[in-house]
Amino acid sequence: MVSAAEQSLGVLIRKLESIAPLSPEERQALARLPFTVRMLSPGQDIVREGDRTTQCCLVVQGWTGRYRLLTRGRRQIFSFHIPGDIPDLESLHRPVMDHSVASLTKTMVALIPHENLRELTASHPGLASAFWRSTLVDGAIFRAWMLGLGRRSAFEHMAHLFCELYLKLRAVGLAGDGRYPLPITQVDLGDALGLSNVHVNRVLQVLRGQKLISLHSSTLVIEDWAALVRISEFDPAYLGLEKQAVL
Amino acid sequence: MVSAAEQSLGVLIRKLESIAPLSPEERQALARLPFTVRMLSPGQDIVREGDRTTQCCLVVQGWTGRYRLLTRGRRQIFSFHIPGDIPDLESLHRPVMDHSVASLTKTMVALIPHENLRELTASHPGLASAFWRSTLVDGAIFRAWMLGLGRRSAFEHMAHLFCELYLKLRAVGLAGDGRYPLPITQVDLGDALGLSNVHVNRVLQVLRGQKLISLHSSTLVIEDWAALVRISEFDPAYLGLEKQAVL
DNA sequence: CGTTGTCTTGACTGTTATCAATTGACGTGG
DNA sequence: CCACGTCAATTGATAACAGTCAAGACAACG
Repeated sequence: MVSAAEQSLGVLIRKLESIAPLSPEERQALARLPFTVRMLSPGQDIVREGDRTTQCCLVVQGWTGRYRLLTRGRRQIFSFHIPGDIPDLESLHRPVMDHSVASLTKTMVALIPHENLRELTASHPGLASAFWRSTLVDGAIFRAWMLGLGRRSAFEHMAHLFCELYLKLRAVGLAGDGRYPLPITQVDLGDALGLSNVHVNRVLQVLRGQKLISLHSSTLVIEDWAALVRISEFDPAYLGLEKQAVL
Repeated sequence: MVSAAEQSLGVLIRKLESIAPLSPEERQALARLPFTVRMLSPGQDIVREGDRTTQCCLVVQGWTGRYRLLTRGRRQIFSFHIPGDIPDLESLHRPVMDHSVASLTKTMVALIPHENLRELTASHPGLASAFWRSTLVDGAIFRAWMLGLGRRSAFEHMAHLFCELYLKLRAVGLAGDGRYPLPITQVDLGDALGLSNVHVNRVLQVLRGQKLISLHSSTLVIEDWAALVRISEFDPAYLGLEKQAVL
C-alpha cells in the first residue's frame, strides 16, 4: 500500500525528472515537503479567480484545468493538467489568481505551502530551474493553443491537441503504445478548443471516420500518428521533451 | 541629443519601474549593460523559430511581435511588444526559439548578451524577480488572448485588445489622455485577433460607428472607455499594473 | 430501475472567411 | 507640380465553417 503522501512525491519526482535529472539531495529535499492531500469530485474549483493564495496545488491523480468564465455561460479552458503538474505554480510569484483551477475528473491533489516551496527553491537552484522551465513550457503550450484557436480549423486543432496530450502523458509514464486515457467530457474538450460541444462531437466523428483515432471507454487510441502530425502540422519542439521515437 | 544606448537604458528602466521600484544600485547595474543597437524596417525577423540564441532583444522604438506561421499563409501573432519589452526574454532559459520575433514598424532594438543578463540577475535578485514577473504577466496576457480567440466575438475581442493596449502603453508613458499611437496594419491586427483583414476592417467600422473609438493617422482615440470595458468584459487585473484612474 | 449526465443527430442560423475589385494615402522621381 | 508605383484600406458578393436549438439515445450509477 502506497500512502497518499508517497504517491504525491512519486508523481512530482517523475515530472521533474522528465525536465531534468535529480540529484539524491534534491530528491531528499522533495521528500521533506509537507503534502496535504485532498480528494475532489469532477467540476470542483481548487482555486478561484481573485483568490490570494498561500499554497500551490500538485495534481496527483486525475485531470485538472485552468479556466476563465465570460457572460452567457462561455468558458475557456487554458490548459489541462495531469499528475505531476502544478497548475498554480505561478501563484508563488503572483499570489492573486487571474483565473481559476478546477478538477475535470475525480482528482487527488496535494497542497504545498508557498513557504516550503520557497525554501526548497532557495536552497536547491537546480529545482528552482526545473520549476521555471516547467512554467516556460506551459507558456509555450499556451502559444500552441493560441495558434490552434486563431488559425487552425477545428479538425486540425483537435488533431494537434491529441498529439500534444500523447507526448505530455507519455513523458510521465501515463501513455504508451499509441494510447492514453482521455477522461474528460466533450464539453470540456470544446471549452479548451473554443468549440461548441455539438461541433466537438462531429469533429470527433470525422477523426474516427478517417481512421486517425478511435475511442473506447474513455481511452483514446492513435490509429495513424503520421497523419495526425501531418494534418495538424504538429512539431513537438515546444514541449521541451527529450527526443524519443514516437511509435 | 540622446545616444541610442542611453535611450535603450531609459526605456528599460521605465519598464522595470512599472513593475517594481528600482534601487540606485540596480540602476547602475543596468547602466553597465552593453547595448548593441540595430535599426529595422517593418516586417523584418529579429529571431526565427528554431534559432539557438545567445542574446536577448530589447525593444527601444517601434512595435514588434512574436508569431508563428502555418501552411497557406496563415500567421498567428502571440503578442505585441512595445518599447521597454524584451520579447525573447524566455530565451535566457530556453535558448531554442519555438516561435519568431519580428518588427511590425520601423523599429530600434538593443541586443544584450545572455551572459550579461545572467550576471545581472545573479547579483541583483530584485531585478531577477522583476524580469520573472514580467514573463508571468506575458503569460497572463496569453491567457487573455486565448479567451478572446476562443470565446469572444470579433467585436468584443478587438475592444478588449484596445483596452489592454491602452493600459500597457500608458504604464510606460506611451499613451495618455485616452489616446495612443497604433502603428500597425489591419493585417497584423487580424493575425493577432485570429481574423481576416477584411473582417478586421469591418469590425473597426462598427467600433467607430458606435462611437467607441476613432482613428486618425494611426492614432487610436478611445471615445467611450466605459463602453469598451463593458462590452469586452475587460478586467485589468491580469496586467499586474498598479491601480490608477483610467480617464 | 429510474435518474442524471453525456453523447448523438437533425434542422437551421449566423459569424467570419474568401475572392475579387476599387479606392485612398503617401513617397519618389521626372 | 504632377504622374506613377506601392502598400494599405475599403467594398461587394458569395461560401464555408461552426454555433444554436431541440430532441432523442445511451450509459453509468445509486
